[in-house]
Order: sequence, then structure tokens, then C-alpha cells
Amino acid sequence: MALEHAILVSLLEKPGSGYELARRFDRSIGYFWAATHQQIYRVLKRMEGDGWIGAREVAQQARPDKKEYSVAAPGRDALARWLHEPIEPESVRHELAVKIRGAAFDDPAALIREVERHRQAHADRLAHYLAGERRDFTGPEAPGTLDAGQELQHVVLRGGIAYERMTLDWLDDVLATLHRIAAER
Amino acid sequence: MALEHAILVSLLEKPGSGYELARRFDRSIGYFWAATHQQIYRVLKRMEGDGWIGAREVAQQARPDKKEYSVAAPGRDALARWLHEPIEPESVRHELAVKIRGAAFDDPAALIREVERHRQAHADRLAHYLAGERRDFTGPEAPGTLDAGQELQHVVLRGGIAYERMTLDWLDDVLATLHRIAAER
DNA sequence: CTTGTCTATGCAACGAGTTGCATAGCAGGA
DNA sequence: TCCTGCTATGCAACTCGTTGCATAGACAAG
Repeated sequence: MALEHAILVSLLEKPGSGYELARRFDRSIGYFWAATHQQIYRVLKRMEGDGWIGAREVAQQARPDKKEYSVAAPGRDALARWLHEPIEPESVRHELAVKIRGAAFDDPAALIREVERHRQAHADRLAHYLAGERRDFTGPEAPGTLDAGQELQHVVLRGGIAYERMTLDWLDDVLATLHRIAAER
Repeated sequence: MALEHAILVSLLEKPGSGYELARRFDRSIGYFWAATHQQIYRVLKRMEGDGWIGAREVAQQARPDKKEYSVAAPGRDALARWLHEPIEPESVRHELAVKIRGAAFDDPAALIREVERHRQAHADRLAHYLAGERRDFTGPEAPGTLDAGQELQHVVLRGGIAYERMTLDWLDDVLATLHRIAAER
């Protein structure tokens, strides 16, 4: 399991409540590790029980109180241990690829709109990443101006950008193929 | 759930036993949808109960008997229905990206060997894809020689190749970044 | 002739992830 | 005033996925 480790990383980058974590998992971190608020609350509870994280009640104005979590020493140790363990190269779940192969047994042209929808979603995500990169990682800084944490966040973001660009190119290839097949009938 | 649909596609491409499916899921189809033999046997049983697939006992020489499954009409219908439903753009689980961001709170240099290991795994997979492409999709055929099913299998394979190439480039970027951070200390 | 390997199928237990629902404070608009 | 929407947390039930184990026939190597 790595959700707990993803939470540890996120809390080390910035302490926060379950709700705030859930929103982070809907964006930045969540683009590399998705999770719902249910999972997050459950795991936070367990981690607090194990002493990995500590909670602090925070009264807020104009909204309900929240419990702000931050990482305790045993949590840092657990993260360090995990970082030194090897992991398996990820197992993919690419539903669209299954659909494309399945289209051979149905009407390939019917998939075109679906693929276009996905293309749009990936274009949006790319735009979102690029905006984040402009915001956080451009400017006149010479190499060496960023600290290690920022450098690492940037290289992960560059991975996301590369992934979306590759996916857009591939979806164009898929669309061209579907159109070609449709025309040949 | 889409495992059942992935199995339907695989059985339509070629009927086979649970064991054979499990091996296909270790390769071709499994690069886009991973599954263990346990999952496959369980789902096959349910699908047979629902009448989506039919089984045929096949006696073999020099090995145990097997149950060869093939898709029945209700299974084709179920697949067609699924193909016409929209799906969500996939939720990713990129453990290595989490580790890279986590490395900011540990020793970034310690990640280098792990990243190199992943790089090797992706290089191997790329070589495997390229060998498959040479085997199945080269030759003097003019466009239009392949049927729709082969075209679609090829475009999915091209997606896998593009993914691995992109990943290799990114991992090189990650390695360069980790070396730079290590040198700056 | 025993041991290991490959084909082939399966059970049982557990852990992870999803879905639906519930509660509650506060703000703003109809 | 009531309804909607956002912040904030959580339970319960269910499905899906993983892991460990078990069986059994056939063959090849030692």
C-alpha cells in the first residue's frame, strides 16, 4: 500500500486536514495517485492510531473546525523505510486501450466521439500542468536557485507534461486510424 | 468493472482457457490491463453463470484437460453496451512519482539505483513491443491490407511504444535531476 | 525414483477501493 | 425563511484485488 506514503509526502510538503488532503488528491498529487475522501479519512485515522501523524484541532471563522494533521517522527521513519524498498514497475489499467481493441467487434466509428472526449480531457490537463509550471517554475532563477524539493516537484510535473503530450499525439493517431477504418467500409 | 470486458475482448480475439487467458494477461493485453489468474478464474465462473460465455471441455495430450471458453451472444451484447458507455479518463497510480517527491525528505541520491532499475524494466518492455511490432506489423503490405482488428491492435501497440519511449526520456530527466541535486550538496 | 517444472484449476482470508448515505455549521440568494 | 452550496467528517455495505495455499497430471533431469 502506498496511499499512506502519499499522504505522508503531502503532509510533509504542507500540513493539513483530511478535507484539504482530499482536495490535493483531486489535483496535484492526485494526478499521480488518486484517492477519495473516504479512503483518506480512514487511513488518517489509522495513521494517527499508529503515531505516524499528530492532530491539532483548529477553530476557524466562517467554517467548521478542522483537524490539522502533521507528520510525527515515526511517520518520517516509515516513509524513509518505504523509500528504500524497491517497488514493482507499475501495473497499468488503461480502459480506453481495451475499448479500442474491443471496437473491432463492434462499430469502430462509434468510438470516435469517446476518443475525442478523452482527447479534450487530456488537453485540459496539459493546459493545467503548463499553467502550474509557469506559475511555480519560471522566472530568472539560475540553476541552483530552487531547493531540492522544488526541483523534484518540477521533474515530476515535467513527467506529467510529457505524459499528456504523448497521450495527445497517440489519441490523434487513434482518431486517424478510426477514420481510416470507417472510410474503408 | 472492466476485467470482464477485457476478458470478452480477449476471448473474441481467440477462445481459450483460464490458464491461457492468465498468460495473455501477463503479456499483450496485460500491458494495458493487469490481472492475476485468481481474478480471471473467479470472473470466468461468474460470466459463465450469467451466460456471457460458454465452456467446452478439451482433452489434451501430455497435459491436463482444460476448459476452453468462448463468447456467447449475451456476452457480445454486454460488450457492445459497455463500448457505447462513456468512461472516465483513467485514474493513475504512479508510485514512483510519489517516491520522487518523497525523496525531498530523505536522501535523493538513494533513489538513483531504484530509478535505474525502473529504466531498465521500461527499456526491456520497449524492446518487447518493438519485437512484436516487427513480427506482426511490418512487411510489404500496402495500407488497407490489414483488417480492422489488426489495425486497432497496431494502434494500441503504437500507444505502448510511445508510452515506453516517453517514460525512458522522463526517467533520464529524473536521473539527471537526482545527480544534479546530489552534486549540489 | 525423487525432485523440480509446466500446465491447469481452484478455495479461503484478507486488504484496498468504491458507493451511498448521514450529519452539521455557516453563507448567500430567492 | 427556505434552499442551495461549500467546508468538514464519518459510518456501513459492498465489490474488487492480492496473497497464500492446495491439488493433480505429465514430463524431464538428476
